Amino acid sequence: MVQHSILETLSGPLRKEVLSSLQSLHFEHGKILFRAGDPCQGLPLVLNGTVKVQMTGLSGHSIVLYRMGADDICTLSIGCLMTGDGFRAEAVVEEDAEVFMVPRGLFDRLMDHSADFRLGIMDSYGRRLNDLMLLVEEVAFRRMDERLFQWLEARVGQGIMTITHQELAVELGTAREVVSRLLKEFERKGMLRLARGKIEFTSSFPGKP
Amino acid sequence: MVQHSILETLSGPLRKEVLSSLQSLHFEHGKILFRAGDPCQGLPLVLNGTVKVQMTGLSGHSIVLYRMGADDICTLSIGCLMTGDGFRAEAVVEEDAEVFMVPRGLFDRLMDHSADFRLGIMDSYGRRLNDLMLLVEEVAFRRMDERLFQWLEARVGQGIMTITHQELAVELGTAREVVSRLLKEFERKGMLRLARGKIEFTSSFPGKP
DNA sequence: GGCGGTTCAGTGATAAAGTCACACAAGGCC
DNA sequence: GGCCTTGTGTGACTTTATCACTGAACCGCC
Repeated sequence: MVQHSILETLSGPLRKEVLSSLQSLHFEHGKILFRAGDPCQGLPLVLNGTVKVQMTGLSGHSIVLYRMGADDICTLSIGCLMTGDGFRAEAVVEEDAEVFMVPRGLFDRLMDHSADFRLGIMDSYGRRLNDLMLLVEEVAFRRMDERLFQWLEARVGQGIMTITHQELAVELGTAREVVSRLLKEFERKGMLRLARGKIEFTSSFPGKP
Repeated sequence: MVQHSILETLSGPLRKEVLSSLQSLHFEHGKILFRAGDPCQGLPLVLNGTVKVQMTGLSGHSIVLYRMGADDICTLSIGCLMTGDGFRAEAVVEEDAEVFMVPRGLFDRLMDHSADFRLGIMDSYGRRLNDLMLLVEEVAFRRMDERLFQWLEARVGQGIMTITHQELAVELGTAREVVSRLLKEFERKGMLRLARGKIEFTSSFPGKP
């Protein structure tokens, strides 16, 4: 069973070789895949779970740049793999993840042998670039209350969320106090109820089932 | 004479073929290489001059994402070239530029034939990703007066600069009024003198020759 | 040269967001 | 219960963004 769609771009024998030479690594919630400054060990192919990539400024504040999920490629690693430079960001496992680590030599061979593999890599790069461009625009120009609202809206789910204000602040790249005050404002408007480490959405929260 | 270093990664015959099939296009100052929404015509290789890439938010505000100079590759185009999606950003020529436009088919062949060409493309992608990550961090966490100061510092040059406050605001992704007030403050401190469309650095501006 | 239109810059008032300092509450653990 | 850690609330103040103007500098034209 092929476990990552980019491997389906490979010819039969090559795919077989890859699958037999790689074993999937398991990472648990909270585990750090790589930190800022780490050298790159290989190209991670995410089979399942989710991993967030975030960076920390000189000020000590952090911001989440993007997330990877099933079938994603950690494109950021390719640059480091090529140049040998260390990572600028760090990757933290959110939901337990399984990952194939493709070493440099094998990566070069795959790029050499399969046009479709190359296409998959380019596609992933393009998407990441787009994500980051949109993030720049969001951080530079959008209001924090809207951004917080939309972040929550996209994750309303079952109506209760377990997250701290500090974690939300890192998601949006702002300060904890700002998140606290905005959430309090939302609570005053009756959109949600706050409790320590939890947010409960009321039926008046748009998007709540 | 080979005019872009990435073409040096190609074998003799292939390089010769590329050089004979491509002719360099000339773009003058102010010319738009592409706009948001445009489909991608090919991969631009910048031979000389400078081109800035910027995007405009829903609010109508713009921010410069990065610049390209001699020997740069417009990596952003690759994604659009592959997926057929339109650009999210626009590219504006600053100093008159000459550009090779590599069409999709030829790009695929070059990727196929040369490992070093692939390396050059990947390297360019990696750098762009890094640039954008740093920009996110800067926009999210750094103070505007520092950012403006550093932008100026990096371009002190001959001591006089021709730029409007509005253009500076787009460079930094902020509002014109903010730039005006900060510059006025710098002037009060004696670091520079302001005139319509010009900034003159005094000898007390750090970095001035 | 004077006139009218356009582009740039300056500024006050106000709102949003970030910073600093600290109080206090909830929960875990002896 | 008492103690410690972590998470939240809030006041005071600074920085940045937004809105609404004013007026100055420059351009082209007669």
